[in-house]
Amino acid sequence: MSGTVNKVIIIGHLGKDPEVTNTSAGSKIVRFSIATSETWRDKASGERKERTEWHNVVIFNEGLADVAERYLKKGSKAYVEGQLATRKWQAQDGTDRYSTEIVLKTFRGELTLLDRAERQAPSEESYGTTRSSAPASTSAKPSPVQPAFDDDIPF
Amino acid sequence: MSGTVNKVIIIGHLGKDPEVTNTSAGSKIVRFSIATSETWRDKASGERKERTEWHNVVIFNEGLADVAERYLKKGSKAYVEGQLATRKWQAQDGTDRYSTEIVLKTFRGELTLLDRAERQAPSEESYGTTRSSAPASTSAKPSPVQPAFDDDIPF
Amino acid sequence: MSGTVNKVIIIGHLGKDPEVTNTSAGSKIVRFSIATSETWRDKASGERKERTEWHNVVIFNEGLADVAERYLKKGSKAYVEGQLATRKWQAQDGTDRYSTEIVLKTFRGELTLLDRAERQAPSEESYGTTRSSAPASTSAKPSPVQPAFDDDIPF
Amino acid sequence: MSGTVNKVIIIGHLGKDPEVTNTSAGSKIVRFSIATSETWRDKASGERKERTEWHNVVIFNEGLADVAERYLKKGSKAYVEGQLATRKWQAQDGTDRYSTEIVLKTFRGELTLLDRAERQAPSEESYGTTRSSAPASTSAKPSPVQPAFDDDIPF
DNA sequence: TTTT
DNA sequence: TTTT
Repeated sequence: MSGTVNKVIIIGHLGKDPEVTNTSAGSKIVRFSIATSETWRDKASGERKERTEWHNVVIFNEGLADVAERYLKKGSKAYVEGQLATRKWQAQDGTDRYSTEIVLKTFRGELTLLDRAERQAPSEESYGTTRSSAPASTSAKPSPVQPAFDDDIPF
Repeated sequence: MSGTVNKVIIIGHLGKDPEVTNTSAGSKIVRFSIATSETWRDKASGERKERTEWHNVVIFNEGLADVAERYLKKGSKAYVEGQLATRKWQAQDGTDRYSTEIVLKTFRGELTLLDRAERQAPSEESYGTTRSSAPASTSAKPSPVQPAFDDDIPF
Repeated sequence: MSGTVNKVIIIGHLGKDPEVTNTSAGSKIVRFSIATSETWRDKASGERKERTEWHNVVIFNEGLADVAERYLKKGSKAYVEGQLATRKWQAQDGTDRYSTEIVLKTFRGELTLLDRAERQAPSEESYGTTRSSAPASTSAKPSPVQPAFDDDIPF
Repeated sequence: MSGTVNKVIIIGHLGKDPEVTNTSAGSKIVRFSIATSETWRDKASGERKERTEWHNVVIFNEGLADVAERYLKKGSKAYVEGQLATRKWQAQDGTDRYSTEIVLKTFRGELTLLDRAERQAPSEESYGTTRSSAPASTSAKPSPVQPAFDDDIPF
């Protein structure tokens, strides 16, 4: 069918760290779920209500898969632009199931980290605190151990 | 969650006429499915491929439900802007199923008919005419015979 | 600045045929203006009002420039997705002027023709009519005379 | 013209605090400019380049004007969805000038603050504390001094 | 599962 | 004028 458009724009927060799959063909696929929510005040009760919606994102676009792997993590706020695709799969009982995903294909889609760059070392945090389990750094994913990425950071 | 966005933009064609449900509460809900498609040439075989994606649209927005009911029909090309919502339902075997829909809520969403105004069967009218003064009708769907809708036509 | 988005989505009609510029560097730039409009009923007078907005589109993206050149013409309905850019230029009196355009850069943006494929030869039209100046064919741009485009048609 | 769409989506940072105008008719108009930018590496020189684009936003939508006035300030990161409008104005020399703006009309458009809730000056508070109970305040701009806004915060 |  |  000619002349159609299939576009989704989501701004939300990741529920967990992204999952990275390296295919046998040598490409990388990154998946994560991202939440949006709406709040409103119930007319009758006057209570504040909230509804959270979860969206499954699948990234085939190589460049964006790299970005996702490197910079997104649980809690990250991100802009995701992709297309809707409903995938059929088989449940264990043999029945067909359908899952709708937001897909970022090769050469298509956008992904932008919306968290503000974390300002340097939050050195104050550790002053006299125990916080034993806490990471010394809350900086973005590229850890000191995995130092690199001297190349372009796309956001 | 604050600061989130959940937006879908679809341009496609309706697979069937819309289904209209009048609720006991006096409101109207309109549903239809709309297809988008992509075509590409397969690298290996060189064949042209096509994949069609179907999207379920549910309109709660009253004004847009009216528009959908009046002007959309099987084959109509439309612009739909709404939000993603995944609804849980029970299959006959008692298991949970999920369906993702594009929802146009009250005061939210957009719906625009993209078909050109149909020059209603202009063929008969013009036989032998000079058409000097203009076509008998370039009006949208509400034909002269079914004069109706003297109010705002929202597209 | 990191984490920004600059996106425009227009559906409208071209005011004139696109203008094509072939640069000395061998690339092609296509420009056109496209109109959107809003109609509303004036509260006071009850009159129907309309406001038309014109948008200047500039296509640097090669593939989309080809599409525009081949398939768009005056009156075409199109979906355009690009980014805003404000360009400074010099008026004849030497003062600075600014013009905001919708730009489709290399590898960015989308362009989709929304006119329905015109149904073959509108043979009826010519029955006994004079319409001397009228084109015999209202078919899309690739005329029979300029036969081909055996390659991919991207919509 | 029927069936048109005029939509702009911007995510960027405000260059200054918004300007609020109270009209004689009792309505409020809020204006601000918001920057988006692109960075790329120049192929020839290998240098990193950046281009910043400034967009003028005008909010007539009352609810969103309130949000802008209350919560946006210089440096804020925001999602803005509106429509393009080119306004004509007279320069001092009497010549016509044009300015393109992103307009959020009554009942139209969206505005979402994307900054994470600021854990207001957490530094002083946490010195030597266990932070057991949580930050004293996670509220946005409305400071404790100006306690107000017991109503809905729309993001 | 996120976030507020 | 923002931001990185």
